[in-house]
Amino acid sequence: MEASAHGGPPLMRQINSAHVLAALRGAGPLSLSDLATRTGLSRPTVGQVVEQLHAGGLLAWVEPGQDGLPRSGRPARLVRFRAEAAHVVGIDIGRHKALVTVADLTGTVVAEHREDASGASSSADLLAALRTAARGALAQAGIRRTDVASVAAGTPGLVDWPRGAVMLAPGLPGWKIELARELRRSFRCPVQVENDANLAALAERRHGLARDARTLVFIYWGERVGAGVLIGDQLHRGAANAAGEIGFLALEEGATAAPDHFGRGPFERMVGAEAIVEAGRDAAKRHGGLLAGLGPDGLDPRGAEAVFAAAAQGDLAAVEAVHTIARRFARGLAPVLLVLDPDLVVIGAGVSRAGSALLTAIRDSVGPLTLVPPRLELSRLGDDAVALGAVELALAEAETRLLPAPGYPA
Amino acid sequence: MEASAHGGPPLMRQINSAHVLAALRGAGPLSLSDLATRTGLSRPTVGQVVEQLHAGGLLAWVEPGQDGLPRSGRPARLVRFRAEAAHVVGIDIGRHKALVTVADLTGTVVAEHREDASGASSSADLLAALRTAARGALAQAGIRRTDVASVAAGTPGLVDWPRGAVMLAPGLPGWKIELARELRRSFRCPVQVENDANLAALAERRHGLARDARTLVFIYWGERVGAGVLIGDQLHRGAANAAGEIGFLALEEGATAAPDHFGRGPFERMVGAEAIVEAGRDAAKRHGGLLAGLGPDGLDPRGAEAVFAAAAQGDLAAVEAVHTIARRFARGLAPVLLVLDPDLVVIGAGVSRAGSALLTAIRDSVGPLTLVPPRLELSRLGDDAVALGAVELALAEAETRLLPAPGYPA
DNA sequence: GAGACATATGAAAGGGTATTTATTAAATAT
DNA sequence: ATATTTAATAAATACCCTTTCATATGTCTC
Repeated sequence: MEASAHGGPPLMRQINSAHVLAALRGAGPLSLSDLATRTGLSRPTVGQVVEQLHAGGLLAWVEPGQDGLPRSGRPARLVRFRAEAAHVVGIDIGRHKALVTVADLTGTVVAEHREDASGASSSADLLAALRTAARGALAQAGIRRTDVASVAAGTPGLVDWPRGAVMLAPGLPGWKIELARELRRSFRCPVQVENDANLAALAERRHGLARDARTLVFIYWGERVGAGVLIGDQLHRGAANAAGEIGFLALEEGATAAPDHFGRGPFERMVGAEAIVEAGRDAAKRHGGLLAGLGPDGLDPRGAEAVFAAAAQGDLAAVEAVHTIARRFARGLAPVLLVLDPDLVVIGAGVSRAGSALLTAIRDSVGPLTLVPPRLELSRLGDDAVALGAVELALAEAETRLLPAPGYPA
Repeated sequence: MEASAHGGPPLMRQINSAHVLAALRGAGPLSLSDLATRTGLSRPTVGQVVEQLHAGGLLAWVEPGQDGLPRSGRPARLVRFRAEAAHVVGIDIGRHKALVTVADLTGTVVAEHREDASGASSSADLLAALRTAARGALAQAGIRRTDVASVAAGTPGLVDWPRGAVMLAPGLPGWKIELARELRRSFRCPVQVENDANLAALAERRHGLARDARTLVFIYWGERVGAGVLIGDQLHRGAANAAGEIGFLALEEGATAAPDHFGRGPFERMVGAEAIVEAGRDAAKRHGGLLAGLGPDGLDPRGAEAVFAAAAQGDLAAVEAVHTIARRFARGLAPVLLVLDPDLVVIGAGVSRAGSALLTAIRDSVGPLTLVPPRLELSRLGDDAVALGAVELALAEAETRLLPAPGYPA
């Protein structure tokens, strides 16, 4: 007895409820007549659906109020989506921090708590920071843990979705844990764990420039490099949840994908934050300039920012370094473009603060390597991308359960 | 007024009709009770649906006949899908041939006509061969052009889907035409034109080893090299219908994607049929052996077959050539695997006859270049893959129109 | 300020679908 | 020949959507 798509008239009601809900969540408060024209349903039907959803707590009546143009005729009752009917939690847990975001059912962030974890040396430390951040965010939002409808978390590394175990997380020592199980001990609701680049792609689709892109590639470019692939409205995870792992591209003849001691792949070693600093230092040796003092503490991602900042000021060495990095990056980006032909490529994480100089350099370098020049942009979501994407994933999960299930009450 | 998914009870009927039809097309003749249990619908509902579909000509009653085990109880009436209710046409048009396939609504091929076009020097010649092949196939199938429900054609090059114009077809001089418009002059039904590698991927999903693969990459490997990407049940075409154009991968440092005088990309020049012959000739120069007499007429794809055949016999030079080609191919395959992480990669077209030696050599070479070893197979569909895929595409289109549309008769 | 107009709401009727339950029909097994 | 088993038919019930008509409640005009 599968819960297939067939069924009686109640299925009809569920479909139409979803339509009404979608129309209402997109726009602000609407009258029943507005809803009728927007959904294509008849007014009586909309009335019934709204009544049902109202009883379920998903809708609320709102006083007309003189909020708009005074129309003639009997004023309509307005109904709005009760975004506060439930909340979801989006988590971004990385090497240095734990970020917990609480959002309502429209995806609006209502609370956020960032916990620094640069001192963490074990997964237990990291989990402790996560718990602190979660407590803080929930308190700020004024809700209890049991009120959370769905949770999603983003983490670096390969994740066994949907099980939620971190299979391979180079860079985080001891982070090979059953993260989902840990989270389920705190939350009494569905928990998902995903690769961070994938989640950032989701966020970009919702908040960023990718709203009308059918195929979107988000490239997480910081210390590590990875890609999230979004096709239609669906994340492309691949057979082993390893899709988009371009950090392990081995472009040089004779190179292999084997990770180094820090767990980084060959492409990450070529264009990651450390490589950017290295390129800057290298160019400064020849040309001098602002980057001459760039010390060996280049592991700090802010070192890369210094290179981009100097390039923006016209420093010769820095400009050369940026071009070197852009050329290398283009060689890894080109295969992605040829294989997927995406509508848009968004570059995020640390390097997203690089500015337009890097972007144009990449465009120049990648142009001759592809058939059609791609749309290429820098993310504007900053450090929140992963957590916002986690909210999106949790939201999508919650929505599948919020609609009243079809079936005869008898 | 969009023809959205909402609607009244008639939509319900359409959904359930589709379920009944699917169940019936998958298995042989079934009784109404069988259909009820398989679809989860009630028997009376199935009765109504079947009656309606029968009136539409899509179903036929079949005499019980002593075809099975004698069951007790009243014998059930059996109903079957009328595959002969309509026919679709799948076309493979390439540089040297025109292949037209006629299939019924289950996708079973009922006629096939291959027209040699090695002497064709213009698009007019090629179209003439196509028309001859089409006439022959339709005559063999015993149907008229006006009886065809849907047509799909596969061609090399970039295709502007869904418009059906060939935008860029290096290798076929003068083939930059509005192929779909040409075909529409012959057929009074929907016509689709697609990239040949994409269609071969569809065929592999239906007939080949990929039936349970969620993500499938078909690699067309002959004189030209291209990939078709199938995700879920959907072709991934990309923003400019340029997805999978891996023939233009520029792997060497300093190389560009620019096509040569024959319109071939850099990766095609490295591993295409001609490169295989070249590698064989090169190795024979050093080692001698069976390939010593390999003349300069290496443009013939059968030259590549000679290399593989010699390698199968243990010829030293040929084995070395195969390994050289496998190493090069692996370098282009690895990015595809890292980006998409497919369940299965199928290698088709000319090289699919290479045998297992090439396959294991590729596996060995690509292993160190990826994170998870891929499933890699040779196609077993031979020359029919593209035409069979075209049938699949035409079928999918036809099916959307065969179901009785919902809506009140009033 | 009273009436006309415009829009929203509500109730009732009509048609379409699906399910459950009961009844009848047609085979085989005892 | 009767019982059993399974299939088809029919009736009853419930749900859903739409159309149509009547009613309510504002604004605008005179």
